[in-house]
Order: sequence, then structure tokens, then C-alpha cells
Amino acid sequence: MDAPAKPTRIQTQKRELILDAALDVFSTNGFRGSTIDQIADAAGMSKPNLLYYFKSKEDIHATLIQRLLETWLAPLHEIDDIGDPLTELKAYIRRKLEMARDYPRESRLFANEILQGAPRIMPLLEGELKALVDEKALIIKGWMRDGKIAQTDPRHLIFSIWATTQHYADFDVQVRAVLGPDRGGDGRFDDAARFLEQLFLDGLRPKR
Amino acid sequence: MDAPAKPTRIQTQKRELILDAALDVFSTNGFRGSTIDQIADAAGMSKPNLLYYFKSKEDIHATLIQRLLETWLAPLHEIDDIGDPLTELKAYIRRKLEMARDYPRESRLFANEILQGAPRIMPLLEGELKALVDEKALIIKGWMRDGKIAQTDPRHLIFSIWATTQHYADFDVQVRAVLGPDRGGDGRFDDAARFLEQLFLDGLRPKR
DNA sequence: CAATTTTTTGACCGATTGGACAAACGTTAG
DNA sequence: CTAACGTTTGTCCAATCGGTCAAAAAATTG
Repeated sequence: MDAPAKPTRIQTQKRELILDAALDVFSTNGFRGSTIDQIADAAGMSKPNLLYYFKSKEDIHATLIQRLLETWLAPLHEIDDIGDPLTELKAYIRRKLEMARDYPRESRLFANEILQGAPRIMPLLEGELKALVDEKALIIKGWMRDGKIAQTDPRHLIFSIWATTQHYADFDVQVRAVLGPDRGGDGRFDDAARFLEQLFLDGLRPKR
Repeated sequence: MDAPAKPTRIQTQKRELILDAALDVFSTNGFRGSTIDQIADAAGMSKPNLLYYFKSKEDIHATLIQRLLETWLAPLHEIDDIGDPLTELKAYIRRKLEMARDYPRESRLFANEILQGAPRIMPLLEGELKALVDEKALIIKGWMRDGKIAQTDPRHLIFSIWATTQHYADFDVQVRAVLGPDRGGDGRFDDAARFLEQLFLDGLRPKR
């Protein structure tokens, strides 16, 4: 009874088009600040037509958030303790920075959700995300015990990596404005990568 | 003709009440996501009454943003090259972290504005803020030339300080969710302060 | 007190919102 | 061709939006 019935080619195609348009709109205006009309316009279709593919504004947003989280946590999943700790952390920072560069809309969508108090993903933060961070914090703690990296708080280390990398997506307009048109162009991600590697490896105290 | 007429006691008092309520609402919902009714409710008055003190929703928001920016950039202004560079930077990080702790609503208001493309403060970012950062970047660059701190990109250094400290205000719910009820309580800012000092001074490479 | 000014509110307005619906249109399989 | 099904849209609806206005209520002034 009521089998889901596999989607037609047009259905999958249009749904994808809508989700892409919705990502544009939601990531810059937040959920409450976005309208179905805006999304429909951006997707090049009428509002009723959009509502034929998604049954509500909530539905679109939920689909987007769910899809986002899968890709968003992937880099953290990849951390394990088989490689060299410092190399592993450097790779994680680089991957997160690449995600800020290649998926800035997803980063801003997430930032908007958290800023608003995470009303739609709070259970996930306290469940899946916390468990994942706890697991990786244990690995990092092990590296510290082995003297492979300096002794410090592994959870705040993870926070600082998130903060510094996502900053280049979420605060992009500010970064561009401050750097000016010259360095705001393309090289800013390379500069950021170099700086962050230096910061996380050796900090600011001058070598003796 | 049309002298501004000094405000009554009730006027200054109620305007302050409204701004405080509006800061609550705007900082969690963004500009478009907030309604005058929400603000009026939070301020304990009727909508027309609120509009008697501020002529529009825009007016409230503009007042809030303008007031925010004055206090927001104060810590950066305080950086000068008379003290010891590392001490100076440590103090700046601590001050910014205290602001994230004591004025989280202001931080989120700012984050919302930037996330939405900074439509109302773009000129200020490209003008006053860029000039200020340029000025302080020169000071930091001097420290690097003198060998007082490690050679690196001073602008990205400033970005990383902003990102790591504001993270504890803007992403507060995520930080709390991940740390759990125990450490999510009060000590998290002290833990963050200790971690950030370690990170910015010495990084993660273990001492030999 | 009474006159005046400031403060507060209920009722209202046009515009926009998320969403429903039936009718029209396109496509495809028999 | 035609019946069936998938797709698209114009029209409509109730709720909410930002904001106005006139009149009532408080506060202030003389």
C-alpha cells in the first residue's frame, strides 16, 4: 500500500534544480528570511510548480540540511591514528579549508542554522556530532600521551580548526573587503592555507 | 527651526528597552527573519507604541549596528607597539574572547549581517575596517621584521583571532552540545582561553 | 485645578507570505 | 488517435507583514 513509486527522470532533475536554487537563497537569507517565491524564481519555475516537487518550504530546507551534514562531517570521519599525527591534522585542516572554498553556500547554510539556535538539528548535534567529536578527541588525546603533538584540549583544537576554516566561507565578504581587490581575488585561500599550517604547527613564538 | 528637542526621561529609557529587546530578536533571527511584533512583545509594549520611538524596523537595526561597531572594534584599536608583542597579542585574544563571552548577542548580530552579504555595512568594511586592519597589520609586520614574533601573514593572523574567539559566541549552541552539560557550563571559556594561548604561542608541534 | 504635551493603543490598510486547488498542458504507451 | 499519467500554472485563501492614524490615557506644566 502506497509504495513510494520510483521518481521519473524529470522529477529527480527538477528536484535537484530546486535544491540548488534553495541553497542559494537559504544560505544568504536564512530560513525565515527566505520565501518560496524567491526560490521558485531562482529555479526558473512558478511557485505551485515548486510545491509540486516539495510539499513545503520546511521540506526543502530539511532535505538540504540532511544532505549537507553527510558531506560536512566527512573530513572529520577520515581522521584516524594510522598515519603521522601532525600530517593527519595538517590534512584535516587543508580538507576543511577546501570545503570552505568549494562549498561556501553549504557552510553558510550551516552557520545560519546554528546562529538561530539550531532549532532543526539540535538532536543531531547532541547525538551524532558529539559522539563523533568524542571519538576523534580520544584519538588526539592518544597522540598527546605519546608525545606526538603538544598537550592541550583536543575538543577546543577541533573547534579552532572549524572556526578558522569556515571563517573564509561564512565571513567571505568581510575577508574580501579587508584584503582589498588585489588579494581578495584568488590567492586568499592559498595564503590562508600557508598561514594556518604555520599557526597550528608552530604558533607565533619566534624560533631561537 | 526644527531643533532636535532633547529627549525626555521616558524616551531615553524606552528607547534603551526597545534596543535591548531588538538585539535579542535580530541576533537570533536576522533582519528579514525578525518582525516588529516580536520586538514589541519582547519589549513589553504594543507595536504602534514601539513605532512611536523608532520610525521603522530599519531604523532600529541601523541604530543597533552603529552602536555595535563602536564597541566591537575597540579591542583592535588598543593594539600598539609600545608593549611586548607576544604579550600584546595574548591580551588582544583574551579581550576578544571576553567580548564573545559578555556580548554574544552583538557578535551574532554582526555575524548575521556578514552572512547576508553585509548589505548595510559594506562601505564601512571597505573603509574604516580595512584601514584599521591595514594599520595594525603594519605594526605586526614590524614585530616580525624585528624577530619578535614568527614571520607570517598579519592579516590572516587577525582573521584567525576573530574566527576562533567569535566562534564561542556565534556557534555557542554547537559548542555546548559537543562539550556536554558538564563542560558546557561555565568553564568552557577558561578552557578556550588556555587552549588559544597555547595555540597562538607555540602551536601543536611537540617540544623537544 | 485646567491646559498642554507626551505616551499608549485599537482599529485599520495594502502588500506579502505559505500554501491549496482545479483546470490546462505535455508526454507517453497502447 | 486516445486514454492515462505526469507536469505546469492562474487564481485564490487566510495569516502575517510593516506601517498609519485618530482617539484615548498619562504625564507634565502653569
